[in-house]
Amino acid sequence: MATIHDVAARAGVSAATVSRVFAGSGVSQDKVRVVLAAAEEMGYTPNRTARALRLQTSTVIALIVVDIENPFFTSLARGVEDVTRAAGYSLVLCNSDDDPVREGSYLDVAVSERMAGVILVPTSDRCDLSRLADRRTAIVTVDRALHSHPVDAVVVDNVAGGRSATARLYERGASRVACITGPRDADTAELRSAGWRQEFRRFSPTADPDAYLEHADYRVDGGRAAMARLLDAAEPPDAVFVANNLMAVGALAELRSRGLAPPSFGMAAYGDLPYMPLGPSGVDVIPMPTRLIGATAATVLLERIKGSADPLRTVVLRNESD
Amino acid sequence: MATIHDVAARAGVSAATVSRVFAGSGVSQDKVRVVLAAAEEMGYTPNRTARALRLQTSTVIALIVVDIENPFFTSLARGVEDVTRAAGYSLVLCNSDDDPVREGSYLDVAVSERMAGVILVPTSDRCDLSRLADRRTAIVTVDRALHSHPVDAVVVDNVAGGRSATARLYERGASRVACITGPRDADTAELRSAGWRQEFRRFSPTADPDAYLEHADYRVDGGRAAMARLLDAAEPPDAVFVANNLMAVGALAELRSRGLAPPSFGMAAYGDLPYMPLGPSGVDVIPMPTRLIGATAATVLLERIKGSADPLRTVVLRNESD
DNA sequence: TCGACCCCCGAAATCGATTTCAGATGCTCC
DNA sequence: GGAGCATCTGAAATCGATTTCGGGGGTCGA
Repeated sequence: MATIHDVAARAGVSAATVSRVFAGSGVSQDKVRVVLAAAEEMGYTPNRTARALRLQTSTVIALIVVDIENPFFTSLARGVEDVTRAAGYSLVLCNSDDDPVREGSYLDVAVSERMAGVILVPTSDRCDLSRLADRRTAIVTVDRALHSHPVDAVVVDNVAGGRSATARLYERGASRVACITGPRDADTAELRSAGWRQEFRRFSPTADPDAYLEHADYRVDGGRAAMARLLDAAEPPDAVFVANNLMAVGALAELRSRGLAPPSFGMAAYGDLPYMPLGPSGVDVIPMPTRLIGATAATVLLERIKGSADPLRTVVLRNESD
Repeated sequence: MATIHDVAARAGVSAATVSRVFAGSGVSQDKVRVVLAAAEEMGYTPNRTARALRLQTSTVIALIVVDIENPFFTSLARGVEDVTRAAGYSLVLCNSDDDPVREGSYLDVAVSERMAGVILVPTSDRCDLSRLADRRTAIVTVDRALHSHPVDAVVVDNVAGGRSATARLYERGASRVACITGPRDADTAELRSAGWRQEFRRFSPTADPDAYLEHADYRVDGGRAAMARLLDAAEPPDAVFVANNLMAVGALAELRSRGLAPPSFGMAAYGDLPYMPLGPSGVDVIPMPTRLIGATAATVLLERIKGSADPLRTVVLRNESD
């Protein structure tokens, strides 16, 4: 591999001049030409590792999601990659599986590689960002906000989404709308069920909300089990708001296995169900602007990397159908 | 950030000794203890950039897929990431969108970053790997093999899969099975349709295969349009083998829009349809061991990175249901 | 003609780790 | 006690780019 010194020797100039040619400043036209010609002939590609060492920062960004196989995160990742690639950055993909230990080791790698920034779906509110902060590495959280450590965040209006999904089910004639939400320590789960609770109180004032609220784990099987518990109750609901896409898939499977199905049994889901073209399912969907969330997070991150000192901000995107 | 010299100073040894402690060789117990203590106190994290520069190789691997939003590649990526993470490598995600230019610029970055290896879904047979080869960067192709430039590859038996899917449709009573395959320059498209052709000749000896073969672009809309063309023909088929998952989604949508649907109109698809639990669709699926393909490719790549000089190999995985 | 100034350019230091080479130390065995 | 050997340690070179600092040469105005 040709180095900057090889090119310099061939062009009859110093390495400093070659470096300046590529940085684009303060070199006479003559030398620019001869250097570019030499670089071309030798197939010179600057060594980004050396550059990163000298500059103390690389052009690599980490994206830490729960699981890339969840279509929500897939689409998010695509939005992030589109923006970072256009800006000349590489994207490192990390699956935390919601495990704080895994998340921590990915964060360590980000520090160790001197990455320029991190886009993070935090596993919990108490994830340790001190190492990143020491190095002033740019951080943006997505989907979930982080209260313990103030950073930029890009989220959706979960309460509004939960409210509108629930209201829609009541408007379509449901008399009692249950809710399947995520784990107690996930703030999205709490917010979405809070939105549901507001509408439930309004439309079913005599019923006890807690009897119609199930917590599950944001996964298919959890959604299915929660749906089963709701249906087995003494006074089962006639509609359900499910707080994420995977649990909705599970809930739908449970309903179908019992001969129930939307729209006769009402169902609304937070986030697109994957590949709905496969069949009109009668499920009311609160679509999330997933690619946009990713692209926005990447844009905010890149601004921080460029040195923006604006105050921290939380970007709240509206769900497309609110 | 503490450097190796800071730790050395604190421990009262030289940087060389600290380096050896972490490399794990030839240091007395006393010094090992004092060095580890010092490193711990100072929160020392080795700088991977410096390490990569010195060693002329990093612990980063590039994964270049067509589009991470296609569930086939998503699952593949997950398989790759599981294996590379366990081995201490980071994974850079690249979407080529089947564009050779994009692919080329990702390959340039891989060289420029001195990445340890590349796992590639090649956009075409004439993609330029010479730069990688110059640096002896390890390469494995997945899904599609590369004939122009011999490298390790992990693929599935596309002909067998096409054959078994087609045969199954005939066995279920279809009298004429059409085929929607991918672009002409994709070898998977040719192989899968070749499998279909064999069975078509056997079961429909009097019909012209070319009248029942459609080429599309491996995308949803292309599949839908191809299905429409088949149905609008003078003698439409009564079943169809679709060569990838996205086109199957499109074809299914077209069928449903015309009041047709599996299983009365037979359909078999190569590769899992995403989230089939959403409903029994009557589609015959040739499941692909997607995660395993990714994991296998990663394993082969890691062996090459470690220096294996075994002859090149093409791993052919069987489809799960063959 | 001389100073002031600007523009180009190269030598050398720098980033933080690894590794070679050579020196120091301690041990065994005659 | 001393030769021979193994073990441990540190100084210094190295990887390839960037950037500071200063020198050389040209222009301009007085």
